[in-house]
Amino acid sequence: MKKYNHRTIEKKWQKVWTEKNLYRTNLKSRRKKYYCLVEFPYPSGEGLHVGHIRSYTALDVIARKRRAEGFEVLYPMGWDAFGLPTENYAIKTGQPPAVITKRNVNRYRKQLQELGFSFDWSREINTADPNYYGLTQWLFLQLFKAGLAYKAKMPINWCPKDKIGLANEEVVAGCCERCGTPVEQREKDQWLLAITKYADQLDRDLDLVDYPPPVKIQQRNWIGRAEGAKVKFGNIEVFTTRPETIFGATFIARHGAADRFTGEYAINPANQEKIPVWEAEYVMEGVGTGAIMGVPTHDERDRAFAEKYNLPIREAPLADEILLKKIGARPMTTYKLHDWIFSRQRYWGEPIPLVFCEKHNWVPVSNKDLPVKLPPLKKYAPTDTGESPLASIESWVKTKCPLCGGPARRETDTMPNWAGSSWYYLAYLIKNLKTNTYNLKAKSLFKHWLPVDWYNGGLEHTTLHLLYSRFWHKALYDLKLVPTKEPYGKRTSHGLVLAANGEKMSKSRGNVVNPDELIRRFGADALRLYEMFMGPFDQAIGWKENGLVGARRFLDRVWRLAVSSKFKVQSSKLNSDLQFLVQQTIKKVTDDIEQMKFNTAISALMILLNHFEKTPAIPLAVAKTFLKLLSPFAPHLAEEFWVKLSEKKSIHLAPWPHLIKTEPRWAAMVKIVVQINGKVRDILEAPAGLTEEKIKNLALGKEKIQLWLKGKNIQRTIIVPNRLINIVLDQ
RNA sequence: GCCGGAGUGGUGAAAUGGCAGACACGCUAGCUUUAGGAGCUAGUGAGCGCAAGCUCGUGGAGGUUCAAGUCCUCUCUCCGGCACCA
Repeated sequence: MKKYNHRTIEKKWQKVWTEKNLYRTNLKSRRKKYYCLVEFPYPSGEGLHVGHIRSYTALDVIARKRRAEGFEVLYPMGWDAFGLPTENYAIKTGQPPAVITKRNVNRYRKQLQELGFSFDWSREINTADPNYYGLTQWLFLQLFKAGLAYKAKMPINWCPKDKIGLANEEVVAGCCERCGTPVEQREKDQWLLAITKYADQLDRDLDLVDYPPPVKIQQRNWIGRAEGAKVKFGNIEVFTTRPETIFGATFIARHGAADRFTGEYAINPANQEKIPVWEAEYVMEGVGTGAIMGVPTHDERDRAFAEKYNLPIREAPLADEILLKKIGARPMTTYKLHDWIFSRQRYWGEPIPLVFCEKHNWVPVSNKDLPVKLPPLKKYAPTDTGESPLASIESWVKTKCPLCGGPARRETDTMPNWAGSSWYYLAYLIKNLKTNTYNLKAKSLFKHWLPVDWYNGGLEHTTLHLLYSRFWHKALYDLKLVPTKEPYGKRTSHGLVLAANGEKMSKSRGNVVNPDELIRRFGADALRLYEMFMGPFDQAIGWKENGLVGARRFLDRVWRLAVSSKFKVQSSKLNSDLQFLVQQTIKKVTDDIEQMKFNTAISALMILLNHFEKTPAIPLAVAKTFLKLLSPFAPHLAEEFWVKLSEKKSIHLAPWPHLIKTEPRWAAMVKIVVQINGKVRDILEAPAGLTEEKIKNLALGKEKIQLWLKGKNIQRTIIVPNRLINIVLDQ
């Protein structure tokens, strides 16, 4: 072959890998396990985004490295298939959401397979599959039975033009995302999940996991733990984080639609002073005890309020612990976190598996009737009442109470799109999602495979999916359904891939990059390589096609080198410079992959290739090392040449290269920087490990240095062995 | 306002307190009959200089240090998150 034909190579190896089940995980393997997870995509009509590829390639690199290190690796993929765009498309076209989803999933799967990811496709899941959502419903019922799901009147976002209830995500700047009409609030009975019961654990257990500090901070801020005290001012109880400022309290305030004096007074227990009770806009409902003590000298908002309404402002001594105890101040902790509204008045989601019976109130559907399947519809548009379209199918709504057999009506709301993704990392471990597995028989596998070792996903999910699934997991832990307190041991995040001008890629802006076309023109290996090389992994970055051209150029050069005669040399004699560089490269690539510094790992491979091109012969062992280090990034091309080096097994089954541990003779010479007053004046080449005295003599012996020293006195010299000497002169 | 993160060439960026700009992209010049978005060689932070070389240079102002992109203080700008949470 004369030219690097990526299409032939990539197709060929993808077929071979699939036929040989190369990436099939043996969940019962005795080897050490490693569970790599990436956020599974929502199969939208737009197809795969180059941002998905960034995340999936990164963990593909990690997964491949772990396999080479001897781990049994699970790297699964699936579809987060319930969601609004699909439903909206169904409303517009009349096509059933299930049909649309199937088409989109097929497209996504094909795209992912063409990228050569090492997913175990035998474990593919789909949250909209009845077998899957049957378990989602069953798990919901476990939460319900544990008292974690309840119904309450809550405001929903209502678009008066579309006559439709909107999810928070669909409200943009107070207006309907679809038509731009200002959104109204309507009261509706909604299911809520009591995530606040886990607020404390969700905060505290962040200490148990390896998340990037900003992610932990953002979750902690969202949970908003605040420690303080509640104190009784007569029959009004206030919450404060600064109880010691109680002598400065000159009024009491609770929430009101407008600022006004209530006419009531309360007694400050610290000094028996009679102080007025106000209603104030700035006091929030449902926080703490619902009332605050106004201390104008210690709180800016209290001060502003006092100034506005001519309330007293006075400095006062701080109260001590003993006094606070005496007046009955009791410790209290509050959280900003609210319970999770879990109802959606929508069709394309998991039906909430509860029925309402006059005698028994809300009753869970029995296991044998799970899953509660979504009934087929003619029209997917919501009804005039703002209820789910399911409410319009009277024959479906009418049912019997599982307890008494009396007449009952089904809940017609569905679950939010966060439901299926709250437990999907467990689903990959369940062999068969059929309806008879509702006892979660996979427990022994859970014990072996949990927690997920490394989970990569978007920062935008920090306070949504990531928090929700931690909550579900903790609830399931308390129900003894999972063996660990936390679902994910390590979490990392990729930066967004933006359009070239730094804008977000979107269909409406028309700046979306199509991966299919890129794979066709440049190849999957080049695309993968570029996405890893484009910049620091955790940083947002603009798409530059020229960068992709550069990645392709690198692979072209690998190709030319590998088909040249100098790649096949069976030499036992190693050039010491080359050997040194190879060792350096192994170290750099190995370390950098662990830290997700893929850009510098690849640059190390580029440096090695540059060196190869200037080297007359590349020994077989070095060639193999190079291909192995390249293989996580460009799996197809690496495999192609691995086989040409008469290897019988796949490169992806070969062990990771190791460093030579003995003191290398090829590192005998080092470059030592010679500075004068901190400025570089010369560079010495010297044997490694010289004494300070010898380095100094060598430096002082250099002509250039002597010129600088003329007529000056050496005040001191600083020597860093093998690196640097700084000669400090009198001024 | 509060909480995070980031400011380095024309661009993406590198740099355990120890040679700032590795590795790429782009550009310039040259070579190569060069069907291609090709390849090879050299150059490419700014200023001065024929050159050797010198000076300046990591948003800004100070500081610590023999030595600062890196540590400390203050400050400006941009990006992300939160929104009166007592």
